[in-house]
Amino acid sequence: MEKRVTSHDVAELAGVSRTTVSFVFNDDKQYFVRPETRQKVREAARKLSYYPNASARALASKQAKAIGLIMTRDPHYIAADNFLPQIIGGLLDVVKERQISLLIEWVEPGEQTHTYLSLTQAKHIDGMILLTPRFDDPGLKALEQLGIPCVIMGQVPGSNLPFVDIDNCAAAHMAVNHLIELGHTRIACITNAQLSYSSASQRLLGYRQALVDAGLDLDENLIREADFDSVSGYAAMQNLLDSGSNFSAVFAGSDTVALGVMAAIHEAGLTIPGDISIVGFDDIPEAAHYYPGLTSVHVPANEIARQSCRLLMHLMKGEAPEDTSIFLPTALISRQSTCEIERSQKHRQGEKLVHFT
Amino acid sequence: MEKRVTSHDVAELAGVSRTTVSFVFNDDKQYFVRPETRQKVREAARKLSYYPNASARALASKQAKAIGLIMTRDPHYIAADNFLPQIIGGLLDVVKERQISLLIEWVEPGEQTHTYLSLTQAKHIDGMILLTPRFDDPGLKALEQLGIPCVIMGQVPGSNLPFVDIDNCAAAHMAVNHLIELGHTRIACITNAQLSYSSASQRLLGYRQALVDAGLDLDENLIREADFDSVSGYAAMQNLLDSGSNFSAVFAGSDTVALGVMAAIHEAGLTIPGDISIVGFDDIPEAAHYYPGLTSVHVPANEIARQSCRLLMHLMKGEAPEDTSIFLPTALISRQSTCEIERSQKHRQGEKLVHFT
DNA sequence: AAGCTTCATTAACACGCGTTAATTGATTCT
DNA sequence: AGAATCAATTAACGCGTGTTAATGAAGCTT
Repeated sequence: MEKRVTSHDVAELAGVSRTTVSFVFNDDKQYFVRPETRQKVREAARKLSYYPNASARALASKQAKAIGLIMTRDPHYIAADNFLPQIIGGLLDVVKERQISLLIEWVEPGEQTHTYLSLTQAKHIDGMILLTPRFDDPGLKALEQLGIPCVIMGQVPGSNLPFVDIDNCAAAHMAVNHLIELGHTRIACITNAQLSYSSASQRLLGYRQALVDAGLDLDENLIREADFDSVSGYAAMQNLLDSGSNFSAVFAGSDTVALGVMAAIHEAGLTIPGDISIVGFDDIPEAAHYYPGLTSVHVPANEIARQSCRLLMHLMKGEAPEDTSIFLPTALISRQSTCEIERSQKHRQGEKLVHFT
Repeated sequence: MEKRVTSHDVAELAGVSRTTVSFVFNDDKQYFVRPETRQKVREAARKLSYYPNASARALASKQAKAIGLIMTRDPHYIAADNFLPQIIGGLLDVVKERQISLLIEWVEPGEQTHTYLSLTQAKHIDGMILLTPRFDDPGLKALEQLGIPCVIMGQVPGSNLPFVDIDNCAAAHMAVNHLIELGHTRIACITNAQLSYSSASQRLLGYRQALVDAGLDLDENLIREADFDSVSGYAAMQNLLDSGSNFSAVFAGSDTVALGVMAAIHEAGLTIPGDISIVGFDDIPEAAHYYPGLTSVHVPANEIARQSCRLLMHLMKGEAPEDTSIFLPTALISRQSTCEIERSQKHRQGEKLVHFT
């Protein structure tokens, strides 16, 4: 094990003190180092290929220069999350330019409080971004009380922690309303996840409100829960089709789930949108290339990540930003998976509806 | 800013020395602490909610207890990588159980050497996993020379660094051969990325060899380069279709690219596999639900991640494992996107082929 | 009772850096 | 010329922990 190069070595070679080296490397405007001295130090550092030790620096400065992205899902579901790459991409963008590192952590259910505290109190990280925590996350109160810099991607009702999110309910409302405007009256819903995830329950709420606002029946038999991946969407749709319920459109809580839903529809010998229209949610990059092109609610994933990150940095500096809860806009992207309900189908549905009135 | 709880505080409350506290928390078998003392310390720590400071620990022990996942792609492409979640899921699995943190870093082209060295020399991390570096990565030699613990996911010809990968060439050969066995003779290839990424060039090589081994013509006009995302696959396929070249099957370098390819085929009014058969690569979880179900080469992404991680941990312990280059098996998963070439098409192709012989 | 061994604990130093207050040297002011 | 100002640098302390060598305490042998 060869000896490590320390700031002491650099100082010696440059003929200055260790303090000066430190000043140069943190280029603090408050302290004045002569340009030529600065130059000498820089050169010595380069010659020795000196890299300031991160741990020592963190220890002395009490700043880890790192933030954490914390996920509360099983690795199994993480692996199925097509949203994640966009999030990470956005975070890396911001973090990189500020010379901060990004830590990724997965917390086991039941371990939230411990994990959150050990990460921040141990100063592994200066702040954290919580990716879609669940309703019942017990660690959130602890974070709130201790005033730990923290931003939630998503929302948790009852928590006052800063967050960045879209208006899931309104966006779902818009998506379902699109189907209604196309003439659909019997619309099914497959959630994106269990309802303990707030995004899932909010989107379901938007679905319900859209139907109610349009004066349509709310048939609980047309609702199924999926579980993040397309396999669960596929299963949910199969179950729904097997149930013999009557519907001409589906609102899926995520594009990944929608993909499974579409596969089940195809497999049943039905066509999209001829027999069944479908709207997804997220508008992941692949949605446009699904078959047929998936109408979806565009969620600015990259922007959510960037804004979360920026907000977190403000909090870490101790600044209390004016807006501690940020809502980002969504938009409905209409593609080929939705169309006006066909006359024939309307008719068929009309007949069926007799059973329900 | 409230005072931090240190091991000193715990020692005081427990009525022991700081050293003893340290022994308890690292439960080192070498040192014997009486069970009752141990108990006292644990309780005191709990009462004060003590969390050992990570930086101080890293500084003193010279171990960061962290590894890094380093990516050499632009955030833009990272966002399009449906493979990434599986990789991260696998890594998290392994690091979690060993109490190690996972750092994610993106390195700018040209900054490789600097980034690699600053991350490891600064002891931000103890070791690193390089995700699909490029051929010409100049930082690899530095890593090799300095003996920094490091595992490559993928392969870089000319580098002796340990790696975990699949046999891309053989797998591609298998995929293309599947098409050949189905009777296809004019097979196009759309790579998964630029050829400076070794996986792309190796898969292309496998494609070429399969054709040659079968005694088929190698038409360079049937090869296009895509660039990670489905958009690039779509564009490449459009370009290929516009060129008027004749082919009855496509080998796509990744499933994500394949999705774009399929979209272009559908848009051209052709059917899959009726008019064109297609094979993908990676077998991401969604591939089964694409329309039609995508025949693909299954890559054990999760296992690649886990093995890389384990290998890295061995290297970090200074152990030199017997196998420093691990190849994992692949398998062709046959779905609905491939079928025997139709008689009519064979005929048509036969006619066309006259032009080429 | 003195010496030896084993077990449990501790004092003291090291890790590499940030930061404050103090020091030096040069310059300007009275 | 001496005092006062300012720019540039440094000595010295602290951050919270790991770890080694040393210290006690207790049991055993002779």
